[in-house]
Amino acid sequence: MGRAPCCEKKGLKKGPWTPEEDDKLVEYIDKHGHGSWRSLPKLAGLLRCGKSCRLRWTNYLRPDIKRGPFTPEDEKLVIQLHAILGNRWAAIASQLPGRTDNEIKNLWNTHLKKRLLLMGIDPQTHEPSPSLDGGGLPSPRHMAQWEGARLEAEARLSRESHLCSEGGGGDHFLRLWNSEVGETFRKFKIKNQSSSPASSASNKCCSISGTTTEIELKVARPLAEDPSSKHILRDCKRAKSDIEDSSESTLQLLLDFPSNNDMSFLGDADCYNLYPDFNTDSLFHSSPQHGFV
DNA sequence: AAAAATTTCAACCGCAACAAG
DNA sequence: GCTTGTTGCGGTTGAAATTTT
Repeated sequence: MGRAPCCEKKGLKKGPWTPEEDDKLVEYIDKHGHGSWRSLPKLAGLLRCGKSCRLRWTNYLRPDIKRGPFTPEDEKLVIQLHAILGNRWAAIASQLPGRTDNEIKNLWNTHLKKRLLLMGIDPQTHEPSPSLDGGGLPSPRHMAQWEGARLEAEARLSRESHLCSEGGGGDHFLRLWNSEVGETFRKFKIKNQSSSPASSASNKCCSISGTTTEIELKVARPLAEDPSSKHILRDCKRAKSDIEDSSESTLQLLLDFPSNNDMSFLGDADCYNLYPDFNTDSLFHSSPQHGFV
């Protein structure tokens, strides 16, 4: 038996919302909250399906929506998060207050993806794209530079984790490590080390060693690529936890480590440089429409 | 100035997860 | 445990806007 559609399709309006419809929706939600999206349109006097109302509200009308161009910092963060989470737009959006998954998806598809491609970086893997570099194989120069950057990052991480373990940072990291997300990463690392030849390259994102426990954290683009792990982070996120280590906060910890939004531990002192072979300044010079040329 | 091409982004669609009965 | 309804997510589309020819 097929599932009934979310709403009767007949007679319902589609396409762009009018200001009047927006007003009705906002007014209703202000007064009553959205309640059941399915019944909302009827109650609010709208000839729309609930799904359409929800989308309009979450992507456009919500009062906490931050409109306007993305800052270069936002764009950097989106790229960092995409490297970790893959196309999990909602998860990425949750790290950018006021931004919607739709908006970030559009930003990615219309700007960031193209810019990465122009730089010869595969937007899916965040690695130099063989197809754009030497016709089939990564150039030895790129390979060497990437490997160099990776080793430097690991060395840096090793140093920093020693420092962390001496100061308060050890707790910070261990807390992360002992969390659901840390467990996810550990499982994933084991799985990929034994099974996937691609994993050694794809695990570049982050590798951390500690003194108390010899640990390695491999974050997590592979999560996005492995179908069996597709829902791990989502599950973590949804897991109800009344302790402080919700996966939300854990992801934030991950992003904050070792300091707030500072990805220098990935291998470059210039705050952020996932792509050692490229001038990332050009990457974040946005189009005229975004106002950062 | 006009037509064609390209880009942008709001909105739709289908699927999967979750919740309730 | 199964069925059914609801919600949220990611991929895709297409109209409008913008740029190029």
